[in-house]
Amino acid sequence: MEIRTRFAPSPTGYMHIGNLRTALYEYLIAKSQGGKFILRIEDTDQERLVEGAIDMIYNTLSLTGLHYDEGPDIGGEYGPYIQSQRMGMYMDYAKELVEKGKAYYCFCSKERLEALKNSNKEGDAFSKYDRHCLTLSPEEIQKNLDSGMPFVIRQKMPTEGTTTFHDVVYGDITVENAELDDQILMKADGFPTYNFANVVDDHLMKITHVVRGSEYLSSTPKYNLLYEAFGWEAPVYVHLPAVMRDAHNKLSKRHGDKSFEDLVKEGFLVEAIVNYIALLGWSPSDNKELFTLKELEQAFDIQGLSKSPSIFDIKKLTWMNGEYIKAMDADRFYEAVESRLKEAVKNRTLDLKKIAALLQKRLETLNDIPRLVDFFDTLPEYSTELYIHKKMKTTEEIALSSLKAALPVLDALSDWNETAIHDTLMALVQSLGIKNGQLLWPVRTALSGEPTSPGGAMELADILGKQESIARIKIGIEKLEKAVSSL
RNA sequence: GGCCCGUUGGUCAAGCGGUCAAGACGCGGCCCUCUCACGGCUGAAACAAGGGUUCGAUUCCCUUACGGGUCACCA
Repeated sequence: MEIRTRFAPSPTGYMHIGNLRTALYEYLIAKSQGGKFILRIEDTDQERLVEGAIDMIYNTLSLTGLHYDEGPDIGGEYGPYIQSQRMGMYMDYAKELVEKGKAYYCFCSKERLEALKNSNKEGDAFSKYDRHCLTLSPEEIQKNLDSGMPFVIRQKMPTEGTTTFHDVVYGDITVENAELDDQILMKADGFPTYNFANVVDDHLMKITHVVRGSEYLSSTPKYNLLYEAFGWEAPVYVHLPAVMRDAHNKLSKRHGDKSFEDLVKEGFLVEAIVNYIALLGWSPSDNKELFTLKELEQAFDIQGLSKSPSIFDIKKLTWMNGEYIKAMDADRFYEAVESRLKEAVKNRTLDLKKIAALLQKRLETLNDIPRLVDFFDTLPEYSTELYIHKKMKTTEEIALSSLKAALPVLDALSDWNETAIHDTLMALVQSLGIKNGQLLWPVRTALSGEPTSPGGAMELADILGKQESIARIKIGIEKLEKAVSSL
């Protein structure tokens, strides 16, 4: 049997990390078995509709490579794939259940229901519908219907026995039927509730594996009873533990947690995000951590799903993002970084590709770029303390004499390239009889004006060019002369 | 509160009756090195508690604690 899974988001305006992970797992469960992945938009709550939200869903799935086989924009055999376009059919299914004695009309007012709830004993939040309308005679029902009285249709739960269902990650779960409320299937406005539409649609779309968050675990017995009432085969259930912000709270946009779009904006690579969230709640049989989507499709196994919630760790994502950056080939990296680099470095005489090359091993997110390359455009104001480095065995005096020695030999260099600079400076070290660092550290410092820089003296000199390098070394000498003489 | 679920280092996690309880991130140290980074090596760090079952429990069962979920004419 072909596996069919579906991603059924409500269009709320952005992609939660948790939702994206659910979509990923749904995709992987299907694709790892050669099955189909379907997109269905659940927009029955008209009040919560957000402009452009559906496009955001398409966009995210396309960006992440989670290509669906059927969906609103590409069609398919079991459409329509937007729930609001399927509204006609649910009432008929609900009536079928009424005829089978598995559901019944209810004319209770919201006020009565409210009163019912409030009549509960102190501290007992649980209230079941009291089945006031279950005993209505067919004549009464017809009379109410004819008079246009608003009604809902409720599922009739068994009062005895238990219901057991199997979940792939949580195992067998059994509940007392007496615990189950006669939930509403059709609302007074004629729309189905989510619970009902979901079951009907999943069946009609031949979904074999229902994959969703563990918050649905407690309503699953009701779903199962619905399938039974219709005489339909229940799907395989796969409930997923939540993705948390900390030990107590789920990840939520409301609390400032980042959505998928936010992470991309902050310089995280789409591939890295997908890779990271795949590992939040799932682990492969070996120790592998770095996976392309294609590799995940190969490696994914439902057995690796975990039961307990996982906390989203931006530090590990950051590390993984760095791994992806380092693994890119130079051209692709430059492409990915070019626009940000041009924004950060305005001086067009500088070779951005060389700067990019220095950056690639040092970046964790693309947003680190400006901070790392600022000094190329303008030498920052800096203190001569920077020249003092214990491990390099430099003091301000040594730095001064090194810079003074370096100035004429560099100035005499006609062919300005990294190799030439390297050979010249190393020859100078030799003739001076000092340590490498005693010359190179001061030069690097003078060129960057920063305590750290991507690349060392030779690389920076090469990129900055002769004129600018010489100028910066002169500034260094001036600063140091002032500092040394005031000692 | 009822019901359901969960609990291995700070975090992600392997483990599925016998292990010195993996690995990764992060953190510390060392090496490499003209800084930083990369890379390499290395260290600290965990089975929530108590009862059973068993020759033997992280692993199976029960209880407790702590967390989470759910109890809508929302999804």
